[in-house]
Amino acid sequence: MSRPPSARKQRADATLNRARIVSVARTLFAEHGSAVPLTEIARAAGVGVGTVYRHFPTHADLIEAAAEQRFAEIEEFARTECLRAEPGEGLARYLLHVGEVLAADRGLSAAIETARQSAGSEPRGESRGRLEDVIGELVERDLAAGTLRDDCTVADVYMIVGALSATIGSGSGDWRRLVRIVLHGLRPDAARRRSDE
Amino acid sequence: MSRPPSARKQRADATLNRARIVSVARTLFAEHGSAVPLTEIARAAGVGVGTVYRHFPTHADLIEAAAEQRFAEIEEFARTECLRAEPGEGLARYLLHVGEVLAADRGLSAAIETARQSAGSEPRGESRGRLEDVIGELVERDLAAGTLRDDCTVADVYMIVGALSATIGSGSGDWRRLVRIVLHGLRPDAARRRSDE
DNA sequence: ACCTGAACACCGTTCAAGT
DNA sequence: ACCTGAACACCGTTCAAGT
Repeated sequence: MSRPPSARKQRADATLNRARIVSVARTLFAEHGSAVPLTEIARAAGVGVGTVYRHFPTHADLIEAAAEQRFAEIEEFARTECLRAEPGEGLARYLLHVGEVLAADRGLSAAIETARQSAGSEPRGESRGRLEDVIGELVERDLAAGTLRDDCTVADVYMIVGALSATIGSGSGDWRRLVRIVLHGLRPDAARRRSDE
Repeated sequence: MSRPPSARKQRADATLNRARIVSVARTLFAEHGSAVPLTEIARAAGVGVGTVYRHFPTHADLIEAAAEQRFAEIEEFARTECLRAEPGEGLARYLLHVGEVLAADRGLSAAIETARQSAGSEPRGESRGRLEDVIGELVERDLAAGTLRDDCTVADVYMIVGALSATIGSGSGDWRRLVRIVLHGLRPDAARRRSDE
């Protein structure tokens, strides 16, 4: 489902190995963070190191692949829970949920950070693109409900998620409080409600 | 000035070497981030690797020592510029200034992150303690001026600086905008002005 | 076409020998 | 008391040999 058409003719063992590597990486990253030695992943997956490199040339590729599923899950949540929530509550629900997921999966923070690096240039995983669309809808919905200041953008949400990820990763501080503060900061200011250029 | 009384009898060359190492580390960290090989620092300082380890047993110790001066500078700024600013503008000035410094010194983010790790347990550098005091005054002053919600605390400021540090370090996103959003989020909400609890 | 794992490079850390 | 740098350990990455 994920393979581009040009690379269709894969050998059966190759496909299986790839799946095994991703599966193992997902577990180990979630538990110990994304700094797990590649050798360990290879051993746990029952393949040689070279095989890991063949499928995932750079470290970031593997991290990305391991995170794909989480992003798909988050997208699903955003569609079913956030887009159908009380008008104006979508973003709040979204940020709190992302926080929960980040807190439960230490490897995901790394995926978010490496995604940052290649911002705009690479096509990235496919879940990512769809997720971006949903976030766009989310923002527009809350804008219409009047709970967001009118200059709020998808880029803001990405920046905030990055900040949130770092806060959770560092383990200190009450990240839920940060979410509350930021959400409050994104509300329209009663004072400048109608002027605005 | 920084040495504890018990370790007074240091040999002249040891003191000099220590100073050289810190000086070199400061430059290299600022330029390339804190991931610079220790071998390179040793070479640039004109000492053997063993000497670096003798003075700074852990990597975090060196990062901390290199950052000390910056923290002192930030403290100075906080005292002269923020504590004497327009009432209610102290924290805003502080966060913007810290952002500038972080943007100009790539190594400082690492110092802030490692400071996080050992939060509460270790005595840390001396500038750190004094800085914490100033931030406390800053918060109280803005609270009195009515520009901060009454549950705002020094811990909030630390969490925010951490988030800011990560955002700047990742290089993507408009960190000044994040500061603006957060500051807005820390303003007292007109609606819940007196009830509370 | 794909896999394996030994080989190489690099960096962190220690420690015996030197002053 | 302190310094040096070779030695060891560990991990990332490549590539010749195998199926």
